[in-house]
Amino acid sequence: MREAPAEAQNASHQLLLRAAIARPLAAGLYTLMPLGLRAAKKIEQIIREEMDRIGCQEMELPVLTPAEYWRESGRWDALEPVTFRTKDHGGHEFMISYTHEELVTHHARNEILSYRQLPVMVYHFQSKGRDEARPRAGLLRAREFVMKDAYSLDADSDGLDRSYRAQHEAYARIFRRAGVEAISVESDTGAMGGDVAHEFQVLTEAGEDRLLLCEACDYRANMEKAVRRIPDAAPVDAPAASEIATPGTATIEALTAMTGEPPFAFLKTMLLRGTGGVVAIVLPGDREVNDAKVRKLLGGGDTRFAGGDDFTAARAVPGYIGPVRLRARVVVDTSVEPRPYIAGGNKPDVHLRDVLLGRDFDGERVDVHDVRDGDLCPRCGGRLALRRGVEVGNIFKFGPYYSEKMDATFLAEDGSRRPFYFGSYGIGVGRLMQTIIEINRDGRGIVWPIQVAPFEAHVIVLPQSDQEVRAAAERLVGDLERLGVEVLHDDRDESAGVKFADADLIGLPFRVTVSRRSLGSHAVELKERSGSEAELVDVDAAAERICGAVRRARETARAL
RNA sequence: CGGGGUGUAGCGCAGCUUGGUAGCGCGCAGCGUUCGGGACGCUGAGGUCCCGGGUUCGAGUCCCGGCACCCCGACCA
Repeated sequence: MREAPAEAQNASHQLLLRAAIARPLAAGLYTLMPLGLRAAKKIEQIIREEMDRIGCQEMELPVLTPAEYWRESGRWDALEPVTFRTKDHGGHEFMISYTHEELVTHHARNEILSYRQLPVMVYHFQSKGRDEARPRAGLLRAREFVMKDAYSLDADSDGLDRSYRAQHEAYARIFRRAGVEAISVESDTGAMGGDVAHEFQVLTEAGEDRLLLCEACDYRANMEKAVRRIPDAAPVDAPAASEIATPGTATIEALTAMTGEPPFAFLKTMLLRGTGGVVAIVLPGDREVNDAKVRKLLGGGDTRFAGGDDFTAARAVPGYIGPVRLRARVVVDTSVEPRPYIAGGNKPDVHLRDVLLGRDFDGERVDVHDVRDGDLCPRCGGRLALRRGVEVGNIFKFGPYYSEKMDATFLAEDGSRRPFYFGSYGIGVGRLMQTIIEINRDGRGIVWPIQVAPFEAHVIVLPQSDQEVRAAAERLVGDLERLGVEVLHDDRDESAGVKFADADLIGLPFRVTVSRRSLGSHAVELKERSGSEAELVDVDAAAERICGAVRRARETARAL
C-alpha cells in the first residue's frame, strides 16, 4: 500500500499493513499474510532452538479447553470477563485457552508420578484467546495471538530457581538473536502468589508499559511493582488541627486553586472497595495511587471506589473525606511525611489544617503509590527515569499454586506426596514480530534483520518486458535457490520506481537488481537494505557472490 | 467500563453547515507510448454513501435508535 489505512497509528502498525505482513479481520484479530507468516516462522524457529538448547521439549496442547480444569483452579469464574467461551452440541463448556497452566498441570499429575522423572520443561506454540478490554496497535495487543508458552516442573523451589535461571538466559539469547534489545525488569506477580517475575521489555515509545530504570545501577521495574527510596524527613510540629471552610472544593485541584497551597500540602484519601472489604488509602496530594499495589493489598480481584453506604459507615463525605476520626481500615502510604497536612474534614465543605500523622490519625504504613520520573532508586539512591516499553516476554515462578489447587503431586524420595513447583514462561510471537519492525525501520520501510526476514534476497527485474533481462534474472533466481538462498522474485511488470519503493518497504536484507543497464556491463547490482552503497557484481559470479554475502550475514546474526 | 473521534469505490479523502439523485487523488482493467526511484495519454470498470427507523415530493446531507472501527484513560475523593 502506498498510504497507510487511517486506523494505523504508530509506525510499526502502518508498516505491518503497508508491507502486507498482516491484514485486519476484526478488532484485535489479524490474518498473517505470506510475508508475515514467513517472518513469524523464523521467529518461532529461533525460540525453538533456544528452548531445545536448555532441554525444554516441544509439544502441543489444544486451543479449545474444557471447563472442568479451569474450575479446579478457580479460574473459570475469575477469567470470565477476559475470555472467549463456547459449548459443544452436548452442552459441555469450553474456553478458548487464555493460557495453559491448568492443562499442563493436569498432564503432569497423570504423567509424572515420581521425583525420579523431574525436572521437566515443556513448551508449545499455540493460539491464545483474550477478550482484551482494549486491543491496540495491530499485533502489539491482539485478541488472538500465538504464544510460545513454556512450563517448568520441579520437585522444590531450588529446582524451580534453576529452571527459571535457564529460561531467563534463554530469553536473553532469543531476543538478542531476534534483533531487539530486551531488558528484563521486575514485574508484579499478580494474584498467583510467589514473588519473582520478570518481564522482557523492549524500550520504545510505542509500548504501553511504563518502566522505571535507574540511571546509576541496574534497578529496573515495571511501574506496577516499582518502589522508591523515600528520603528521611525531619518531623515538623504543628498547632492543634483546626477546621477551615472550603465550600465547593472536592478535588486537590480545586483546593490548590482556592488556597494557593501546592498539591503536596494536602492529603488525599480514597475510599476503595475490594474483595477484602473497604479500605481508606491516604497519600500526599501530589501522588497517585498504584492500582496493582492496592489490588494486592486487598487480596486480588477488582477494586473500585466505595459507594454511598460505605461513606456513611465510615462517617465520611465524598469530596471531604480525611483520615481523622475515620471509621474505616486506614492505609497510610509510605509517602506521607511527619509534617502537617491539610486533609478532608469528613463534613461537607470543611477541611482540617495542621493534621499530623501519629497525633491526629494513624494507620497501616504501606507503599501504594506510583513511582514517578525523577524519584530515587530504592537500591542506590540514583535517579529513576520513566520509560515506555513493549513486553515481549515474561517469566514467572508461581511455585505450587496450581499444583495445590489441582492436587498435582508426585512421590518424593522420602515417600511423601509433594506438589510440583511450577514456572511459566511466555513470548508473544506476533507482538515480538511487530516490535522487531518498530525497532528496525527507516523512513522508507522495514529493515529486517536477516535472521527474521521473510526472505533473504529481493530480486528486481528491470524491465520485466525485456526477454534477455528476464531470462538472466530467472537464471540468477534459480541459482540462488539452488544455493539455499531464500529469494523473493519481483517479476511484476511495474516501473523501476514502484519496484524499488516496494523493495524498501518490504525491507529484505539484500536487493539484487537485474537490469538492461547492469547487464550492459555484464553485471547485476547488489545492495544491502541497511546500507546506502550498491555494488556491481559480474553476472557469472553473481549467485556465488550473493550467496556468500547472505551466508556472512546469517553467521553474523547467529553469533549474536 | 468511561471519554473523544470516525464510518462515502480496494486505499487516502471531499461532499453534509444551506436536502435536488455522488466526486477527487491513488490503485484496478484495456490499448498505445514509456522503462533505474512510486511514468504519460486515451478509454473503462467499480458505490446497499455502516445498518434500521423517521421527517420530506425528494435524505450521503436533517432527526431518533443501533452497530462497527480507531484513539485516550484505566478510574481519584
